[in-house]
Amino acid sequence: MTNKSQPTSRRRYDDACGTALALDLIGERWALLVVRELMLGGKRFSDLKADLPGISANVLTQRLEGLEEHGILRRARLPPPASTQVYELTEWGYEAEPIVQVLGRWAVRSPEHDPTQWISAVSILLSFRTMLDARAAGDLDAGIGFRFGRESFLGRLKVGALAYRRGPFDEAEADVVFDGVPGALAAAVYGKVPFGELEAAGTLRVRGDTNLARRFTELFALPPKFALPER
Amino acid sequence: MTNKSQPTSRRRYDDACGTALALDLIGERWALLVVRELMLGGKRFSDLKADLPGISANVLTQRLEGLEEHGILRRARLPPPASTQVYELTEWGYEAEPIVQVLGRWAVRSPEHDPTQWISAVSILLSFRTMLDARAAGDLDAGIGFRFGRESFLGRLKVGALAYRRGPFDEAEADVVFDGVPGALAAAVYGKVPFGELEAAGTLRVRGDTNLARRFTELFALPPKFALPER
DNA sequence: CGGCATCCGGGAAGATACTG
DNA sequence: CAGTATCTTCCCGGATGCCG
Repeated sequence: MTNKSQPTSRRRYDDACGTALALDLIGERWALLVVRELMLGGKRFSDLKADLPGISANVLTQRLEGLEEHGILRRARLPPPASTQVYELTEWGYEAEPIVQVLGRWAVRSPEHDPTQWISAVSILLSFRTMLDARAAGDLDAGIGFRFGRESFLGRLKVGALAYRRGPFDEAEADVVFDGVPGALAAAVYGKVPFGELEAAGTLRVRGDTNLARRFTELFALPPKFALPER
Repeated sequence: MTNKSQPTSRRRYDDACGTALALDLIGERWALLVVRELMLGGKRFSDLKADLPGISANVLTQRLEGLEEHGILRRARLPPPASTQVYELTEWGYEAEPIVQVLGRWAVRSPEHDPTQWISAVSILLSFRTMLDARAAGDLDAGIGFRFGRESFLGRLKVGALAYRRGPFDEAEADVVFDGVPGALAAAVYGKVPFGELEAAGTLRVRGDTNLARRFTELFALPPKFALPER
C-alpha cells in the first residue's frame, strides 16, 4: 500500500502484483531468452551469444549480471581440465520453464508467427515438450536422439512426457536419431515437410527406426490460429 | 531457417520460437500490465492510466496501438448515452490469462517480492484466481462481493474455481462483501492481517458472513520463497 | 475531461572495436 | 574466449498543449 514513494531502483514497476515483479526480474529485453537457452543446461558466454542471434556482448553481460543478482542463474566453473566458466540456472530459474511454455503456446496462435525463421536447438527441443500431445503419445516409450552440430541430446519419451539429457549418447540408447539443423527438424515436425525433402537438402538426417521418426512428428500440432479481424 | 536477413521491423527477435514471438507481441514495457488490467473487462484510457501508476500517457497510447495491431485488444464504443471509448481484449487476448498467472506464481517466490506495495483491484482479484487452493476450497459454493471505490465485482466460488462478474451487484447475491482498498484485502488474505485491524484503519470493511470471510482468506497461500544463496 | 501529438532529457539497447 | 569501452540510436518517462 505504500505508493508514490520514490522509485525503488532503476526502472521497476513498484507493484505488489507478482506479474509485475516477474517483469522486473525477467522482463528486460533478451532476459527471458537467456533463461530459455539455459533451460536444458549451462552454457558459456560465447555459446549464449551464438545461440541468441542479434544480442550484443554488452547487453548479454548486463542480462547475466541482472539474472545472477536476482537469483535466477549462477556462474559455475567447470572442473579442470575444461576449467572454463559457464552460466547455469538455479533451481528457481529452472522453474521458469512454465513461463517459457505458456508464452510460446499462446503466441504461436498469432498470424505473425513465422516458423521459417531461425530457431535454436534448445528452442525446438523445449517446444516439443510444450506441444507434445500426451494423448497422442499414449504409452509410447522411446529414446530419441538429437544431434545439432557438436551439441547432442537424448530425449526420453515416456508416459506422455519428454525428458532430455544433454551430452553425448550411445547409438544403442536411441531408437531413432535426428541429425541436422534445428530449423529442419521444426519443418519436419510442425511444417510436416517429408524427411526425404530435408535429407535431399542436406539439412536433416534420420537414422534408426524411421517409422518411429514419422510417428514422432505426429505427436505435435500447432494450436489453431487466432483470426485477425479485417481492418 | 531464414536467418541473418535484414530485421523484419523495428526491434524484433526474428525467431521462430513462440516464446520470442510472445515477447515481440507483449514484451515491451507496460504491455502485459495493460493486458492484465483489461483481463476482467474493458476500460477507458484514463482508467488504465490511473490503474497503472507510473505509466505516461504517450507510452500508454503506444502500447494500446501496438496491442491493437497485434490483435490482442480492440477499441469499442459504448452505446449512448455513455458513448465513450473503451479498450477491451479480444478473445485471444483473454487467453493470455495463464501468462499473467504463471508469471505471478513464479515471481512471488522471489525474496524481492514486497506485498506492501501498491496493488490494483484487477491484480488482487486475478491473484485470487491464481493462488486459489482448489483442495482447500473443496465444494464450497459462495458469492463474494468486492467493492473498490466505484468499481465492484461479484465473485462466484464454485467447484474450486473463482469466476468474476464486473459491475454492480445486489447485496442478496453475495454471502459476504469486502469493501475497501485492494491493498487492504491483500493484507488480509496474504498477510493474514486480522480484519479488525484493517477495519480500525478504515481501509477495509467486511459485511455479511464474517465466518465465510475468514474461511475465504484461508483458501490462499503464497508459495515458499526461493532461498537466495549468500554472496 | 478523454485521447492523443509534440518536445525534451536520460538511459537502455545495438553495433563495432578493442583488450586480457 | 570472455568480456570491456565507446559511440550511436532509439525507447521510455515527464511535461505541455491541442482539440473534440
